[in-house]
Amino acid sequence: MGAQRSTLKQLAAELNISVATVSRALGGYEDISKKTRERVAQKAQEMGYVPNSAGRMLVSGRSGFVGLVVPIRGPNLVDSFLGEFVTGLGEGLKGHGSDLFLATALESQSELSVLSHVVESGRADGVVLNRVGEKDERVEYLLKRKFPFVTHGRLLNADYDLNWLDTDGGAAFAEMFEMLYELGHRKFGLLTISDPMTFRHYREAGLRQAIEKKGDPDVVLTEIKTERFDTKGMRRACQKSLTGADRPTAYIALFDEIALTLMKEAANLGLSIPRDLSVVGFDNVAASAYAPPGLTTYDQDIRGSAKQLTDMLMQVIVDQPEEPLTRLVKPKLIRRASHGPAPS
Amino acid sequence: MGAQRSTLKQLAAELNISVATVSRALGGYEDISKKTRERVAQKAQEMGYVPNSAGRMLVSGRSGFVGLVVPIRGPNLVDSFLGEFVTGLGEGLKGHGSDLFLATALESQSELSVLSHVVESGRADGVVLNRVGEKDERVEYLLKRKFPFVTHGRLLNADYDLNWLDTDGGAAFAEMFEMLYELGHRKFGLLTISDPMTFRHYREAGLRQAIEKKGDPDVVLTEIKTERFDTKGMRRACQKSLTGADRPTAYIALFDEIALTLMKEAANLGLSIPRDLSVVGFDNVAASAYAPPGLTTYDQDIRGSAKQLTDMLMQVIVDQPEEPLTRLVKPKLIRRASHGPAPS
DNA sequence: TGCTAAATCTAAAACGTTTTCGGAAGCCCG
DNA sequence: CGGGCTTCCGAAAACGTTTTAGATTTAGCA
Repeated sequence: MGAQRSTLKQLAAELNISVATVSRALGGYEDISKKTRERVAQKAQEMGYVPNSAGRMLVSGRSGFVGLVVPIRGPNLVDSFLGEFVTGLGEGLKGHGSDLFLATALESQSELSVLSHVVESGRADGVVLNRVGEKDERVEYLLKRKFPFVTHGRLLNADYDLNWLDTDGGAAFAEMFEMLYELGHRKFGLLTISDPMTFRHYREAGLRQAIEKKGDPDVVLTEIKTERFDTKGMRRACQKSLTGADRPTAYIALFDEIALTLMKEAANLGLSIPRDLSVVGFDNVAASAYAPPGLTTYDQDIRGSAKQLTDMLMQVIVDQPEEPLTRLVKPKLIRRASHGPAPS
Repeated sequence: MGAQRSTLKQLAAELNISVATVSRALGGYEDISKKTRERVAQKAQEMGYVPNSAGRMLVSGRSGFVGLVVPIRGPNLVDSFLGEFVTGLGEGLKGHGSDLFLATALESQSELSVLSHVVESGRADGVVLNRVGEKDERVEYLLKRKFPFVTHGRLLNADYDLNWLDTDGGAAFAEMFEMLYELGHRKFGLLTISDPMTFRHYREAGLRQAIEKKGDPDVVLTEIKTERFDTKGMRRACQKSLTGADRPTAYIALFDEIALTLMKEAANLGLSIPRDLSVVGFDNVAASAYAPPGLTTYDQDIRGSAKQLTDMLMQVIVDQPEEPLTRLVKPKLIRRASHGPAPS
């Protein structure tokens, strides 16, 4: 197990002063003479002293960690969400002197049990939740436990005061509709999933409200719904819709992956995008720039959001604000070539 | 901040037995009567007792964490490497009762300083290194420090005994050459970068050795080299090569990102793949399936590798094996449509 | 019954920090 | 010279756990 780590005691022995003095000297307390402080700092540097975090944790009650529970998902990730997210969290936490602690929830275990273990063992001072569901047991637990946390994504009918940051998917979907409507589209297809994630709710609601508001009776919206990780089902559903009797002229996908699937199926069927149909997505995954003719989509700055989330969380941890902290960030339209005028 | 965490002392008080007994009972020691053990387990369950990790760390000297230092890289990730990697690590560690600790190195700080902080503070029992360079100061440090670690990727001329797992890029690149040679290609372009990462060395060496071995004087290999994160430079270099006097008929890219760039530039120039030229890559990023006509590439099971790395690391941590542990995993060829017979 | 051996439990130390409280100098002033 | 301030430092307790070494009880047996 390697060489010795130096401890306060060793430092104290070397300097012929007490442990307490060393500790306070390094802490920069005024009631240790400047001379001593410098002498200690010098020696600490020399011995490569780094405070042991276990000792520190024990007395301070703080771990210096922020937890993130990562569920093991399907076979392979299509996007770089997790990478971007943890990078942003790490970047943000660094500024606050904290670090990131990743707890993995295997498929067999509930995310809740992993989370509660993290909380009860005191290994984290706060946690970040993502992929919140419509009725999320993790949220209930943390609230009851009065443990600091922030969520990436809103809940549905939040009767409780939560600290959250979310992308304004509703606004984006409304904007997509407007854009496509202006281009003459009237028959819309909504490619979505059946999972009860809240982001689905908000995006769909934004779209429906925009349609409602427009009040044009010619507008029709058909919904094509599949299971989240059922790629085959997704492909079949796309095929079916594309070959259906009155195919939509514009498809709006809940996220890029579905849009990309549709584009591929359309190409297989000899349909040309955007001449025969338009497609728009959400997320701006890397592939959307490469899939011909280039998918028009929305970019939600995951890394920036994650960074902001850490700022919010640290605030919650240290000064427990009265008012809940909430932020709604606008995703950015990335115009590429998958949308165009409706075919006549 | 939140409700009480229960401690051994509280448990002991409730049960009217000593702290030591509670500890040993929960530890399942034989010298505590079965009856007491059950009584304690029952109560612990009831009170939701979870041992405080700081206390445990302090006495055991073990943190239960494995560290990974993640450098903040360029603007946005093109692939899901980090996500896959941490997922695999988390999955593997879970099986060993450890967790993952992500330390972020900002652009301003050296990765080494972050690493040494992790090591000296005792917050990790071992670390995983990735993206090893030809002469890697982190490796030197950890060796000198006798701290348990494993690397993802080999070093160059390893005079020291390291524990590593690597993908056999050399074999893959040799195989690519063979495949393209059989298809009639003689003029090859190697799209590569100038960074001193060891994976570059092995892949290039594999290719050159295969060419050497073939011994065909008609084979020519031109090298197109750019900086790692200089996307503009990469595009320019691709353009230049594609419009050059005697353009290669087959391009071999160090990794998919460069291959995808080339494919895009080729399309812009009206060149058809694989009719006019073949391209092959390495990594199998998500976009390579979507970029027309589908990039032929190699898949290195990142998640599986990461999982194996944790097994190796835990072995190093607990029984410090005499012989270094090394594993070379074969990447899998993903045949898509970007390669074909050489144009005549 | 009395002795030893086995079974079961506990006191105390240890891990490395931080912090509270008090004590020892040194100084100023009357 | 002694009292009262400062200024600086140290002893000790505390955080929650594990472990060692010993203490106590029970059982076994003559």
